[in-house]
Amino acid sequence: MMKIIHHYTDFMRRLPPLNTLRTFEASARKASFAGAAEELYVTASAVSHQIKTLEEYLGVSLFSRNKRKVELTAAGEQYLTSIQHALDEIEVATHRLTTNPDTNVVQISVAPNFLTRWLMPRMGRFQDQYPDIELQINASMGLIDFNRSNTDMAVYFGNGEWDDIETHFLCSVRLVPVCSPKVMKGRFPLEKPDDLRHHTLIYVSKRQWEWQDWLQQAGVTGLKPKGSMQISSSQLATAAAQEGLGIALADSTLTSREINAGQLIVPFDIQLETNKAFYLVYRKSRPLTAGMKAFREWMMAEMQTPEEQFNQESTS
Amino acid sequence: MMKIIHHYTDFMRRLPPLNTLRTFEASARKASFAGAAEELYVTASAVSHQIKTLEEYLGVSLFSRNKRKVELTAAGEQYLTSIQHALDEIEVATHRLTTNPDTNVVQISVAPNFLTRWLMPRMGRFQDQYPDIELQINASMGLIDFNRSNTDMAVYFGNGEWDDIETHFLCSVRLVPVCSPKVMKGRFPLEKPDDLRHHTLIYVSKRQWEWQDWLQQAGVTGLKPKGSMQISSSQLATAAAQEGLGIALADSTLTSREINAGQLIVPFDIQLETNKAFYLVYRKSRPLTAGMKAFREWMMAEMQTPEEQFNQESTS
DNA sequence: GTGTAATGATGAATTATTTTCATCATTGTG
DNA sequence: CACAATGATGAAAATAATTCATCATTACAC
Repeated sequence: MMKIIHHYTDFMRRLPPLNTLRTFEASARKASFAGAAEELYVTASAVSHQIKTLEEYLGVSLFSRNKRKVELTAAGEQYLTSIQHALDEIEVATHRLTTNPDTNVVQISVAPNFLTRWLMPRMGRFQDQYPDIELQINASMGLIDFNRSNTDMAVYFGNGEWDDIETHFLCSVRLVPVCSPKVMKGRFPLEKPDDLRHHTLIYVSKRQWEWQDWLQQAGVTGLKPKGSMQISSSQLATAAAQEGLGIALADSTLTSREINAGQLIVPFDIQLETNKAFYLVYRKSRPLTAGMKAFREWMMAEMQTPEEQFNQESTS
Repeated sequence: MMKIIHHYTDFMRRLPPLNTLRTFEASARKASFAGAAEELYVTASAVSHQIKTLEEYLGVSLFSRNKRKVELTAAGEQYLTSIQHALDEIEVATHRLTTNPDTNVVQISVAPNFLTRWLMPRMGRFQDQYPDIELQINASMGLIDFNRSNTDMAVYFGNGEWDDIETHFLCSVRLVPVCSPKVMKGRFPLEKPDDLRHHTLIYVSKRQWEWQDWLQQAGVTGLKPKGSMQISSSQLATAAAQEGLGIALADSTLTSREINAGQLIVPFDIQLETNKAFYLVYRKSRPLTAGMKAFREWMMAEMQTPEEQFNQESTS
């Protein structure tokens, strides 16, 4: 047998036989050649040959053939991660290309806090305005890899500095103290910031500095509150405040409903500006579908809607 | 001709014939079938057939055949981006797998400011300690896609919250005011923070708030400096301060050499703690080479080295 | 234990796919 | 206007992938 070794020139890619990667991925995923064969509608023999071809090309064995089962080697494990990544991307890109871009389904990924406090209450209004557009929403905290998921758009929380995505500013986060109405009727109603010394301050664990910053801005120094409470998320902190357990710092936009409904009281209108905000984002250089445009326009418009109007309509 | 359409089951992937993607990518890159044919060591006819096969699979035309040259369609353009992404990843993963992991070359990507002010001056010491390890350094500000580049490690600047990477804290950024020695000998030497009113404050454009925060911490309120200066990067701001153009806020670690050498003066030892820091990072779940381990150990140790010792050795 | 079904390896035969070849059309260039 | 370069296309040739037949191993039921 003779092999012709080509001379590599300029920017020619050095790629393994790509079809063998598909077989490799299926075999690894099923941890079985027979299983992969079934999925790929070929015989186990074909799979075995392909894996062998790939291993020979790489000069690395990807599976260890123990007993009558195959197992990925460490090298195979490492390789699989990348190959799956790459195949995911090909699969998503192909799907995106072959499906009609004007479907009226929009897949959105939203930070949980924003989802429950802002988007959910307003969803009905979107449906009224665009009855033929279907939103598929899922909650997620981290960043989306738009190249490897079918998510069309996302709402991110942060400072607006992300790579390779188009961002639309939604609203900045301004923290105001919030408490239950009970607190105001209690023994030590909050009349001036210094009155906080008689109450419990609710901290969000990962944002210890927020109260300190707010107090500084309010011009209060050396304040020792009666008690303090650590809570893991801002959502729970707000809920705790609503229950009268103490005073929390909450975003004024996200809690506007409770504030307007009188369930939460803002004792002092001193806002702590943060450099974090909510943004509507999507992959740069991606053509927007009609549904995506509609959602974007609606979001931007809704952000301008005064709270009163929103509440009037929603309670009517 | 008859085509057998398979029934898609469970998690089977829907992928196009992968080898045609390679041809597609080469053709798109060269904007020519003939060019791609040359690169791939096949005839132009083969390329033409492959592209046709892919286009038929997708049901989308990727190239527009105008005149006697081919051009990507909008769909082709979009598809190309993803395919190149994916092939990059396959290529990098394959290269990583087939090269001996114990080479003594370490590729590092470093934020420019950190590179010139911290790493460069200490590079000699690394070479002395590990003469057989070769560092390949390149400066880069953004985040690295470790899946698509051969970069082994990077130094990031930020708050330490990044996905899917292993981080090692190096040093936090503490801002101190710095100025030229000339200022101290001038008409208004800096003896107390309030003396800043007679001088020019140098701001970094994107970090306007830093001086304000520092002044607040120093207990100075309502200070109106004689002048102010906007400069685009912290590196240039420090340089401007060194030239006697005003007072800048600089990181004490990165400017330690100039400070120790007397080229920069720290008039007040009031440090503004920021929540940003430098981190040494690398891809999670990647096996470290001997070179990478050595570099990491050296970095961590070097961070502990007192400045005096460093300066003694480097000037000897 | 022992038979049996399931898994995987391997070489030869077969089938499918890819590439080339021959030919034609188009067009930019000297 | 000739002609070199590019690309399309169908049929032939070459190559690659798959199956088939066979063997070895082993988990599992009895």
